[in-house]
Amino acid sequence: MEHILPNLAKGRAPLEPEKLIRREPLEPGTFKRMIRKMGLKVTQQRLAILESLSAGRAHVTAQEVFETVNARYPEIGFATVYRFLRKMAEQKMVTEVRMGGLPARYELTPRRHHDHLTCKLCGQIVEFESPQIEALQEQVAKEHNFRLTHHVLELYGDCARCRTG
Amino acid sequence: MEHILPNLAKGRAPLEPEKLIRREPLEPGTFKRMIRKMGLKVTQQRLAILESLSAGRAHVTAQEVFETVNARYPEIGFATVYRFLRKMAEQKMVTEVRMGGLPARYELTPRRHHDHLTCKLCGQIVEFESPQIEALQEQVAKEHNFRLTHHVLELYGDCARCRTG
DNA sequence: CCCCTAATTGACACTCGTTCTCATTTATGA
DNA sequence: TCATAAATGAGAACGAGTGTCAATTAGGGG
Ligand SMILES: [Mn+2]
Ligand SMILES: [Mn+2]
Ligand SMILES: [Zn+2]
Ligand SMILES: [Zn+2]
Repeated sequence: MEHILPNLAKGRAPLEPEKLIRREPLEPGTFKRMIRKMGLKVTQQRLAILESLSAGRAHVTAQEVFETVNARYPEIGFATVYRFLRKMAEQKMVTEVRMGGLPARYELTPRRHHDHLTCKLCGQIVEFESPQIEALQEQVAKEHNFRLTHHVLELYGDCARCRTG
Repeated sequence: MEHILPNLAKGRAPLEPEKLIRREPLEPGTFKRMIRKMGLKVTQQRLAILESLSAGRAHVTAQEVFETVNARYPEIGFATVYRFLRKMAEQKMVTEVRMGGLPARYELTPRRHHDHLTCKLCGQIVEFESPQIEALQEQVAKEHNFRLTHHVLELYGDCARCRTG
């Protein structure tokens, strides 16, 4: 039984596409507003990147965004994708998710914070919220006189289907 | 006030060396036993790497290990350090700690599991244990029918000293 | 609506951490 | 002692991400 994570790193498709998390696509017009809110100019490239982030699966790599956008917009450069993703991450408009040494994955920052539970075998990502864990994190920080700014919590394991199948 | 993490990535020395976490050095002879337990051959290089990991500060990069070992053992190669660290990480003899996109840091796996609270400003790393958080993580995994194998929990913030001046 | 200008873009060279390759050396158990 | 598989060192290669720079473009002021 082979672990998928190293394969994902090499760009191979994940095994269970029907299980990939997707989001409701936003109505167009939202994108222009988002870009303007960041104090940036509205370009076709940026609109295409946002559209791709909004419509497709969550947790995509910069490469995947580039390929999606490139399909409809062949002259876009990948530096543009990286630059815009970085800028949006700085402004917390998108959230960077890193699993080990793998390429960063991005998702449009959801209204409610969540963390991730990832199956090492099939790559499936489950999102979860745990106010209790969040509260305990704050408590740990307070005990050490830190002002907490952010955290990374990633759980890894084997999902039910992979274990039994 | 400049953030140190990007600087650490470029090899600049951390600001508060007196605060770096160090461990008790192990008595020699332990190392040979550790290597044999992993089913590997005992070589001078591996002994030197283990000695460096055991004696110096915790949470070192492969680069730092290489430089330390290289000082006493100039003909050692880079690849040897990476290879051995990787093998030890696979066997959980060392633990890999990754902060964002920065180079991986390694520490000899301590008897008791802990997680990390890092100051974004001075790079100080505080280790903490929270059985409560660990238990809640298990519970989350169980709710989603995952068998938990490991997790990454890194807290980031500003330490008291950095905030006040 | 048209300019002007700063912002943005695309191509591609580059960095940097890490891994791979392969010819040579070495540890170890028979 | 020997045979052999494991380990090593040098350096090439890799892959994600960033920098450079000349060309293009968005969009506010006229
Ligand atoms: Mn998510
Ligand atoms: Mn530690
Ligand atoms: Zn699975
Ligand atoms: Zn600090």
